[in-house]
Amino acid sequence: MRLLSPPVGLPVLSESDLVRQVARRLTDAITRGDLPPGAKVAEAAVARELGISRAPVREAARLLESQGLLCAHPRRGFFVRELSPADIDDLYDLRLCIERHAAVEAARRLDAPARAALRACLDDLYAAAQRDDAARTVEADYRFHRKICEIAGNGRLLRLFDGLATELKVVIGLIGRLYDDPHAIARTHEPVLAALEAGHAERIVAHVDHHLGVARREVGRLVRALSPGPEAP
Amino acid sequence: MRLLSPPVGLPVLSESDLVRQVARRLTDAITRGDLPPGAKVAEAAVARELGISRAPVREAARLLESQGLLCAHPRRGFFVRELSPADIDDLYDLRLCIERHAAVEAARRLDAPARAALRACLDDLYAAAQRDDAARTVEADYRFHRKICEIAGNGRLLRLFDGLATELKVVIGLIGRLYDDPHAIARTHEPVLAALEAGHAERIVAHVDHHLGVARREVGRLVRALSPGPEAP
DNA sequence: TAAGCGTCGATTGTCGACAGTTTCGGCTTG
DNA sequence: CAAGCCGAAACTGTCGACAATCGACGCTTA
Repeated sequence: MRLLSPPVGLPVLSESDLVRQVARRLTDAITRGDLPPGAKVAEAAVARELGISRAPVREAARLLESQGLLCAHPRRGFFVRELSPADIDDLYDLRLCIERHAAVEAARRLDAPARAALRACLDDLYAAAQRDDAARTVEADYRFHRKICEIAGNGRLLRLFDGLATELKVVIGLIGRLYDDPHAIARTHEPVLAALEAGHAERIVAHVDHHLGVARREVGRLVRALSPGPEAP
Repeated sequence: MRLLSPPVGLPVLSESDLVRQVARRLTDAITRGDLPPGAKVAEAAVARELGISRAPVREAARLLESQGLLCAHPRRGFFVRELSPADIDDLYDLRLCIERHAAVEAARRLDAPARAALRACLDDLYAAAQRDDAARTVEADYRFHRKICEIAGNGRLLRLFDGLATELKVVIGLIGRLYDDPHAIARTHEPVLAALEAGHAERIVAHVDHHLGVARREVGRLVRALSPGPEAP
């Protein structure tokens, strides 16, 4: 099995905050695609693999359930949440909603270090695209958007973004790649940063809308190409 | 103690979906104010009161932890999350963010039944204000806003709204009342509905902004009046 | 008297166990 | 040959138990 990879060595789990550690292992396995949508998360198997009892596993699963990553069917167990095309639409809709807000707010608070941080994120993005490293490209993309939310200064908004990003990573991991041209992804971020620095609210919203709209269409297209048909949970 | 009220009769809990039931009892107790912010949620005590073992209680607590209602301190237990004035600001900021979005989207999908439903919510609100029933007024207020999110048609956005509303109910319950004039609360919703029916996006956003801005300032004022000073978690 | 320290009770974190249910495979039967 | 039934294995939901840890109380001491 070996789905829940330990960092590297043989020792499986340390002692403190077991539940949190299990939750992280599970989310990693899900975003990595080792636990694909719809897969059953058997508590006993997870517990055995990690060398612990089932109680902490169940608690971790509850954490992920509230987060929307897992879905509990009574008497049947936990399953990795399946995302229908409509779900993905909702996800991107919500993401648009909060990133617009975050971007406008971030522009109001944009100082020199914040600007530099954003620039650094973009540089990472370019570098990853240059190296044709799909995983790192997605990660750098995510970092850029996350940084905007961070600068916006609303901790709850940031947590929300992280949650959405985790769910989106599942589908992105599923389709394997985000764009055909890895460089295009980097370039499409430039107008967003430019608008942020300009500080003009309407232009910010317009560029965020456009940028996310492109991503949404792209992901939607790829997902629809992959999914065989409409599935009802 | 009797903090976790059973609906009415003596039988404490039925058998199925115990975790979900415990979670609901706990959220009810929190929003009702029986478990005030900062209160310790002792698993053993809850389990004893409900006549069950600690395992389901812990799982329910994990659900509420991801929801932001509880806060887990390792080796110390679960505590009802405390909201600083800054937290409340963040909460209202986020609420503004999603309700703007929801309102614009709802306007695009506003058909006859949706319009009627919103009107009905407002009538309930007037009725509750008329009767000077603070709890019902808050509930009707919440229903109106929730209906907008419902009409918007994004299930995830609706869940998010529910989560925010639950957290806000805690502070609202804490301050006891929302407005000095219970009728004013009803009247301030009219322009929002009017803007929705007009379908003009900018006017919708403007009215939502104004409506929520008023609520936010009011709640902020009352909370600041109650809280002794800045508290760092 | 106030501060520091040690002990005791209470609570948490984790475990193994048990009953009830679901699921999977094979077998029977039309 | 397909469909349905039956039994066993595996799994879930819940429980009680035990060790480790935390907080509080009281005692000692400067």
